[in-house]
Amino acid sequence: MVARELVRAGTTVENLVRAIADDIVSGDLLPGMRLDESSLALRYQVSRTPVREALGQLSAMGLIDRRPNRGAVVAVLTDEHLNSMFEAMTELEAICARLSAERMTTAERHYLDSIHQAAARLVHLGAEEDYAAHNIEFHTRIYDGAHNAHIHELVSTTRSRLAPFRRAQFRIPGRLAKSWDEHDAIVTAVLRGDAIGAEAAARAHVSIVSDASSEFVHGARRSSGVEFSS
Amino acid sequence: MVARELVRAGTTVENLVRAIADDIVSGDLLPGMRLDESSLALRYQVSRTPVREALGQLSAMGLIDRRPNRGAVVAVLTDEHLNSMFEAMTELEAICARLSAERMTTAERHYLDSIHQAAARLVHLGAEEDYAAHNIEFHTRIYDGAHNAHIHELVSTTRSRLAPFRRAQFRIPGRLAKSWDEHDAIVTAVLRGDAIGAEAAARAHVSIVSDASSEFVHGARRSSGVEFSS
DNA sequence: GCGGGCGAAAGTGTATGCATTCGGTAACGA
DNA sequence: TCGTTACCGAATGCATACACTTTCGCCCGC
Repeated sequence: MVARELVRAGTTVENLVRAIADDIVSGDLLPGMRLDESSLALRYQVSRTPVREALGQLSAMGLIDRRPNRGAVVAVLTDEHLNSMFEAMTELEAICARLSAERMTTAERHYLDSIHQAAARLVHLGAEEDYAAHNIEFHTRIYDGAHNAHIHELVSTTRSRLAPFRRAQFRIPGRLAKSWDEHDAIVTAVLRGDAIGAEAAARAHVSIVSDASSEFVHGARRSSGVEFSS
Repeated sequence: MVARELVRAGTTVENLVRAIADDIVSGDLLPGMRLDESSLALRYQVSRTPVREALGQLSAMGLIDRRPNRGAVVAVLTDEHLNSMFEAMTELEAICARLSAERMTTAERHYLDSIHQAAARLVHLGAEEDYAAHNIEFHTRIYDGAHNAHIHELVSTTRSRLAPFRRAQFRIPGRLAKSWDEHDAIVTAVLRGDAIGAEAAARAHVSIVSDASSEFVHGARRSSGVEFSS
């Protein structure tokens, strides 16, 4: 694996945290991979000190596991823990949808509806990459609409931690159209200010996503014992 | 402030994180206080390196704020963010209560009931310290009863971060009896397996606690600009 | 041939030192 | 007198060095 350049913004540690987190979330570093301090230091052209700090923070975030004197690995979750995270995700999404239905400003409602309607085209074209980007945007709008910074933080971090395990969700045939329909139910309820309906719709949506993802997990688990090397 | 000895378990950094977090949660370090690396290193008899790592992790946990090149302070929350955390707490407690009503084992239900009944005596005696300890135990039982590791984690960390702001909640006259009655409503619903009732009871309980605490916050905010010195 | 223990190598944990940045203060000019 | 700027002290940021723990390979004994 090749040396990488850190983005030039903020402190070295911050950049390292971002860089490594991105590599984990994006799938460059798979769950179970060893994270060797020296290799990381070499890869990012810094000393071990900031690398260690970054690993400590990533550990606090739950993205990696760190056992004393035995190094760090990208977090591997048990099926049980994974299910608990999906369940938590369901609850948090449901809360955000409910609060969004109650609290979104007119402008926010309009914007949510507009991106949702625009996404219909992506479904038609089968543009999976673009739809995935839209999907993130859509959910972010719901999180923002709840107007609660802490819940936003909880749902965002949970989402990041799940990211390595839900990557292939849109590869499932017909998923795009199904996802859009589910979004539609949420949007409709939110626009009507129907808190109960929005909560129920969000709950149904995430449940389905998590079912699809845990299928994926079991397929992917095989390829996760790989070694990280520089 | 006097030098302290770290508990001899795990790595230095872990112990530091625990120690500093405890000092923040317990109120020895007030929101807004400066956390000087050298002073902390001196106080715990270690070098600055583990101190820095600990501060990084505490920052990732949200217990402290760290601005590049300008040191760290115990996190000071805006009223808005504080409210969002209390609201999140309400939602999370409600979820745990609902899931506990559905999922607790018979043994767990019995145990919850037994500690709750035992606490009636503490109320009678006005034993505030002991009741506070019981209160933590009571809520922990509800979190555990939900049988969801991730939600447990979310609610625990949120609770820790709120701890500095809710310390005086039991100083309010008549609070013990009121708290016990509210717990009673939760226990009754949980024992009956009444998910909806448990959720509603938990929601009512936390709302009241948060109202009481935010009273306290505004009183305490005055004394938070203090300097930390060794 | 197999199991246990010893030793070396690799890798993590902590300390120290130097570079850099920030904040305050004092001096200078308007 | 007030505002600006340059300098200095102090504290943070990062790198390097050293100590300790773990692990794996190898040899010896059984």
